[in-house]
Amino acid sequence: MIIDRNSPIPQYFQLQSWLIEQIEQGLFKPHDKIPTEEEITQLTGLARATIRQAIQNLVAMGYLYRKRRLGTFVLSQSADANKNTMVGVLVHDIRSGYAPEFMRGVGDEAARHNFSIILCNTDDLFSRAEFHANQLIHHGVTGLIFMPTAATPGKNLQLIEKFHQKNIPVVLADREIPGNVFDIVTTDNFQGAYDLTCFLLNKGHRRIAITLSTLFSSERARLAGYKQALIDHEIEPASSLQFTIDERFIEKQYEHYAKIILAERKNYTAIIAGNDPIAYILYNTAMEMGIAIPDQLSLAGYDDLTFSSAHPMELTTVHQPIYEMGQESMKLLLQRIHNGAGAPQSIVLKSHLVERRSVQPIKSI
Amino acid sequence: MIIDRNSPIPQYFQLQSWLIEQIEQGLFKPHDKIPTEEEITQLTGLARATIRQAIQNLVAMGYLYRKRRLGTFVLSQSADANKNTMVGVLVHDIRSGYAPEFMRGVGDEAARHNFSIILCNTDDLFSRAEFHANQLIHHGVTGLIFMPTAATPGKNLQLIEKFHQKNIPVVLADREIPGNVFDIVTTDNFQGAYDLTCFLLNKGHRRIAITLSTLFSSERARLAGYKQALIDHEIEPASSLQFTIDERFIEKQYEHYAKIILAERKNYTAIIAGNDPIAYILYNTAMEMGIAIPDQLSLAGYDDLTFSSAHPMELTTVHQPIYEMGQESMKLLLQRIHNGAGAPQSIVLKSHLVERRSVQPIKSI
DNA sequence: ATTGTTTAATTGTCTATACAAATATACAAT
DNA sequence: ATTGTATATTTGTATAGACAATTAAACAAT
Repeated sequence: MIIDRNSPIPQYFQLQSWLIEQIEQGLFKPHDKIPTEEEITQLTGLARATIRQAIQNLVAMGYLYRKRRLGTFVLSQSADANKNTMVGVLVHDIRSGYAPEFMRGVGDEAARHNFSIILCNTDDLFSRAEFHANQLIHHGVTGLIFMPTAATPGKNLQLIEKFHQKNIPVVLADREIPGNVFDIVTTDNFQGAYDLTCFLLNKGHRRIAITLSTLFSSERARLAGYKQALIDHEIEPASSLQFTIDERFIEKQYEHYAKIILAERKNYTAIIAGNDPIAYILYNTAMEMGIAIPDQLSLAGYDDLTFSSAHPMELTTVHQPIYEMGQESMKLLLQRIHNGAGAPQSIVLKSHLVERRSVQPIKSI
Repeated sequence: MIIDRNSPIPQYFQLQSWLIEQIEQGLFKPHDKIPTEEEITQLTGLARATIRQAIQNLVAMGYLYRKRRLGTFVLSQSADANKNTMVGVLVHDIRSGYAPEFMRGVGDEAARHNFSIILCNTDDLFSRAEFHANQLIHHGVTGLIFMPTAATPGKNLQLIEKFHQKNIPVVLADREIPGNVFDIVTTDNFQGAYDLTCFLLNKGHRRIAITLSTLFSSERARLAGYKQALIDHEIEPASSLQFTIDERFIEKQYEHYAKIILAERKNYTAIIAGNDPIAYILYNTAMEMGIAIPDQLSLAGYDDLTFSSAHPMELTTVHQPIYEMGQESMKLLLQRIHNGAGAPQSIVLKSHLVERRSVQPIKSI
């Protein structure tokens, strides 16, 4: 029987559910005519008004359409057409670093599947991220790509939870949330920094400094790779050569810090910058201080931003496959959107060294 | 009387319209309780089922909400909540030139008004733009910010028409569509180039070359400004010093072209690049050819991209208020969304010269 | 102070019935 | 061949009435 008259579930609702089932199981196919109201009356014993209530709900939900004199029909893509093909992308600042390249990767992959992307700048502030999260949910996005903010893990989790509660899949990009496992696409920061450090060691450098921000998992992994490379070459990593900050990167402040770092340059022959923008600040500061790069000091970066290839310094750096990171993030997200949740996946993309001219070998070796 | 029983308009529909009117005129205010079904029965003489039909439609439309035992109430933002707060932004390539800065300006202004932006990369191809246009309309955006593609005016118009047919306002950014008047936000390219050329003239330069692409109105205006400045200084603009291309800007091709341009450098003492990226290509090519800038040749750009301030060349260029262009585009769009169409507005933002060190005065003067 | 019970108001569900409007189809008239 | 007309079918609109479920508020019991 289609209708259980003793059930507490309203009968119109039972009929509705039954009809949806028939459609989704393909028993009523797109453009098929479903039974007329009169026929359903006989099928179920319900009054016509009740049947109409059910049918009209389904029309509103996009399952059915009606034509006078002809009957009621199944809509082509049944409710799937109603499904949004928009995803949100929360980035730090579209202007900074590799964000444009990343967005382009996301955007291209999205377009290939007829999805659109909503761009949100968080300035790495939780409050902004939260604002945009609410907006995105209100817009009915079907997925989110999220670069965690510099806020505490708890706050980032809270934000993700908001989406998960609405069954909206989330893919993290670039940065992890410590102590938690989610779908994530990153580059191999540890290996990249390890390889870069080994490269410097092979060039004869023994006292290698590093400067970066420990705020993000990505840069922390680079620090770890740097240390491991030193240890594997039987060099004890000296904390005096690790110029780390645990704050947000702000250009003006870093210019000041760069002077302090370079003032101690007698203690090292090479320095690794946690990312390319920092490398450029170091370079400019070094120029001001009359330190020649690479003759007096070798400098390496990390990121290989697009304009790094155009810059006359010709920075030796680690190329991150940022476009691919965007693409893969979107691919993973689409998979979640279409196939539902599953065991969290972690995609790690390989980085590779780009040797240019900002590193010189130590001759005494 | 609320209901005209002789009208061919269904009575539930008449009631519906009446209720909407009350709400929109503010007679029923947000969170106000509207009369109960029983009361409306007495008010109108309609059967309760008819009244319910009207009310339930309004609930579906987002005008009302109901609470058992309590009554039916007006929703806070009545149907406005249903209104989408998404706008599309069609840019060339988010990675190139000032696009990130522009998007940020758009995004910040949008966020301030609780709007979100959908980012679309067109690669300056009409087919891509058309694809995204269809997507955006399908998503139900309430506005569009559009940087016209390099396609013919006709095709760009066709695209805009698509939005206008759906009553979706469109604001053009940066580039005009020749022979047509729309809402548009640009920078004063003519004046900027005029000022820049005057600056070079004041430094004693008389033979000033220029290289740019004539594909876009913005660069054509710069060319015009350059010519006018020369004429105003009683110098006949020589076509042999105008190295224009009418193709899309492609870095590799331009590197080749740069060599040809620089081979003729005996004919001029200064050169204006149509935009900063071209200036950097000229700079790098000049370096390769052993031409010292600014000692042997003065170079000026146009755009003042963010990394221009960090680049060691220290390019003298014209700063374009790109962030503001994004902001103003969004402001104008919001005005159209909220107040409807009107006489097309053209907002022209002032550019200003940024003097750095890539231009040297001619000593013989 | 908290918890349970009753009451009344209001919306929610459902039936039975009637006529209106639209429209595909068949057929007739021109 | 086109136009008009009738007909049957189906959804659309509308009514009257009944009972169910929910719940704010008042009241009672502990």
